[in-house]
Amino acid sequence: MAKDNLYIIDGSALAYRSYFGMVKAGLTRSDGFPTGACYAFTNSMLNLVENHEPDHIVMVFDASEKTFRHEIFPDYKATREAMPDDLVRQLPYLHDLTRALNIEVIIEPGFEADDILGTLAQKAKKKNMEIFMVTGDKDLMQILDEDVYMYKPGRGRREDEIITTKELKEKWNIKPQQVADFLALMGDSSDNIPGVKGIGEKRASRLLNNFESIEEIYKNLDKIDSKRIRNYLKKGEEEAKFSKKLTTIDTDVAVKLDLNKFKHNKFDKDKLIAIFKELEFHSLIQRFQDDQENIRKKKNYQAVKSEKELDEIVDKYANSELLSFDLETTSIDPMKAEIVGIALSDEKHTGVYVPVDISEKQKTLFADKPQLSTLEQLKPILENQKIKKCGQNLKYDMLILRRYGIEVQGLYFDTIVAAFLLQPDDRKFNLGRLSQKYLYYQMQPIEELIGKGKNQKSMADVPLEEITFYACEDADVAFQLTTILKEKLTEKNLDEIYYDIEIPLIPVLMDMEENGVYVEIPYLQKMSDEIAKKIDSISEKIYDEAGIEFNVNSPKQLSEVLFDRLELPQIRKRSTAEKVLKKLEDKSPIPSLVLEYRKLSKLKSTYLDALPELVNKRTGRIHSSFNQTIASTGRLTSSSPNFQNIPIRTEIGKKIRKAFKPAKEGYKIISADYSQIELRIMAHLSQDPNLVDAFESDDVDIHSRTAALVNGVDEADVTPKMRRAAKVVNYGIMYGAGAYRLSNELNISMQKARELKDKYFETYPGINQYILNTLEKARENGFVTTLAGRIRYTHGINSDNKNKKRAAERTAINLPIQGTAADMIKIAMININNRLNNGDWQTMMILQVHDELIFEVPNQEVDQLVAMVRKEMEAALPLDIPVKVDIGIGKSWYEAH
DNA sequence: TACCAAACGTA
DNA sequence: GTACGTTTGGTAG
Repeated sequence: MAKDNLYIIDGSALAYRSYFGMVKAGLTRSDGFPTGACYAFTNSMLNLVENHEPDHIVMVFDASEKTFRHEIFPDYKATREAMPDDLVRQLPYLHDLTRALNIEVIIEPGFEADDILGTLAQKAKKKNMEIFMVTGDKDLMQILDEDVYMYKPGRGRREDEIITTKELKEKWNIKPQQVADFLALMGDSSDNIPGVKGIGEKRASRLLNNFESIEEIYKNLDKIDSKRIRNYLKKGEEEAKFSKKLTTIDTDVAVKLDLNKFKHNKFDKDKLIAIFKELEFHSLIQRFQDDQENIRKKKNYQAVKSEKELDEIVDKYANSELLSFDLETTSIDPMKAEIVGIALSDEKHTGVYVPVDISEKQKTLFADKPQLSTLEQLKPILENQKIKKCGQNLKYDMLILRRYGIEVQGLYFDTIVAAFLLQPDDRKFNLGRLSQKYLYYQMQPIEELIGKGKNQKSMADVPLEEITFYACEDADVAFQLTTILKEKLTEKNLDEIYYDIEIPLIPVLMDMEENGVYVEIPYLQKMSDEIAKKIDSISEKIYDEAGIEFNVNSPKQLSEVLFDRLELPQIRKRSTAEKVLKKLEDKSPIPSLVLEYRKLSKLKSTYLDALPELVNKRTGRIHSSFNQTIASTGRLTSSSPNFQNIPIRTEIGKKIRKAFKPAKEGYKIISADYSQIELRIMAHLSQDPNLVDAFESDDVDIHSRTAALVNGVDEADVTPKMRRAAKVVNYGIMYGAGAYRLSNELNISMQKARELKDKYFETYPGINQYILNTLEKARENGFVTTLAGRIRYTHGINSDNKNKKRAAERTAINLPIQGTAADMIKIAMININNRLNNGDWQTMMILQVHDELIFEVPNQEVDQLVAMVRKEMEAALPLDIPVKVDIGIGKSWYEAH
């Protein structure tokens, strides 16, 4: 019969390994609590237990107190750094996790894990067991024996390693009982064990082969041939004998080998899951929760296959209180996508899939009435205000339905928007992740349906059976998420920003996206041709100067030309960034030419050539996407194309804006932008008397005012240079800039920059106070908020890492300002859009650029619109100081701005 | 094919 | 110093 085995694990060593292995990943809980060590530790233990199925298992930890080795040698392990704080905080969890795995935890004050481990191993030897010491500590090799092994779990790509007496012999050519002598002779820098100077691995091994032990060596010193080694040994005698005391494992610790307690039983699943939930280990929760297959079997997903069935579900959902829906379509572009089918769910684990486009593969289902429009039948439900609607990213689905003549009513809950508000710093909010995170349920990946890459199929080609499960799962999961996320929003006081701002904003964004923007393509093409010529002539000049043709767009090739061929000085490594090239301008004509080249080719490729490609064939306009769930501060972002970075700073770039004009004669472009909104918000938040006072007066130039106050001169005497500096400081402070940045930006010394900053805070003492208050809140609560109650977590604000801490501080300072501005314009957009839709307007709102709204307006509505927009924007989110809106009217965006 | 860094456009 | 998106070249798979 095979022997029973016993695994004794050095928990402290595993904790360290787990910690350092994960430190780079920076895994934390959503409140910033570090969890990397817990995660790696758990996975290691699960692997160990599942791969080896131990009969008995126990884990030992170092106690935090000093050990007997410190008593005899105060410098023992003195070179070791203290355990990192982030690991110390995780230790209690590691103990709990181990216990939840049903593994006994042993901590014995005064002894190291090694000694306990050694003692247990020795005792177990007598029980005729197979013993595995799970540790990497070489000291413990002295315990090795016929049935005693050392087991080093592999790290990364390294294989697991089992060390037996054989491996010990091969490695150092010594026996286990010589390990303490061996280590004592050669010393161990990691434990700060002195050893004998001059004796290393090779010599120690040879000596012990000849003399068995340190004691024997010293009895027989005269038998050693080499005079040098003899001298080393003589000199190091005290250290040798002393070191041996440190390297000898104490196998006499008062610890009981209680095999009953060590017997390995099943994990305590409930306890494990509870800890995993606390640590937010979603994938692990899933692994232990219910079998995923079991959950899938619970699902009741049905496809509608006949007119009768369709009638039935129409009746059923007409009584739903909350209905989740999800479209399956042929494109991710809502202005182009065709509907393939729609899934509905109003109850956990259920769903109905209704095929819409009756394609080849599906037409048999409605063989009786192939022309039947299933969407028509669903329209009354979708348009019923009383049936509350939920789903994931409904802006997309609703936009498509609108194209099919269905105006969804009763929009109530969008899971993607809710998840974003809960944790705006998260990168991805796709349904699969939300399901994993909040439901601990692994959805079927879409790749299993349509593949990926170039061989990706269209949804329209997926067999009904498969698409039914996939589509219903989407609707079902969104339904379940609604319940959970709804509660979490309330818990975090996010109801107001969610139900009053973000949800009502969805139809506004739909309108804007649907409206799109008219862009005069021939104009852009003409400009593109002209710029192409310029680019050609510049690159010719560059090749001439360089004496070689190369790809100017390639920073790598460019740096070869600049730094190898021309041997220009390398300012920041081999960087070719604008700043670096500026500094090299007087050394060669190439840097200026490259800068000009880059500007022009960026303009050409990003705008002049890209925009024409994006014109929708059906509408003749460009429909950008306005994303609500990307920017952590609550700003919108715009993509395909990004309409929020159309050039304005350079004249040539600005000309692109001439192409943005009304589609028809008799219209104008109107731009309405908040004047210095972020500074005003800072004034409101800080209540700084001087800043408030400045904004109270109607026609203030805040940068001039700042310059006057900081420099102690009249506003009339402020020079352009002074104003420029004041502007840099005004903005810099809002972003949390330090003196270093100011000195760089303004080309002044650090000393001067510091003085400038001090002067600024003297002028506006309330701002400094605002910063201090905000940081204190951030440190205490772990998050900061905007005026409308949006939150952002401030991870890292208490970090030991200074860079991390400062970065967290800057985002904390900025969020209430940038985020409140975002709240404000969103409210304005909602109110303006309501007016436009409820009144008799032809005007279209077409763009938002953070603090600016753009409209396409028939001439006869211009005056009314200007008044309405100004009023709504200024009143959207009242501050203690006036909010001012500047309005421009013109034939194009160029003229209106 | 998928992803990253560098560069550069905006508020 | 905050917040983004797109293009490009280069590399890893």
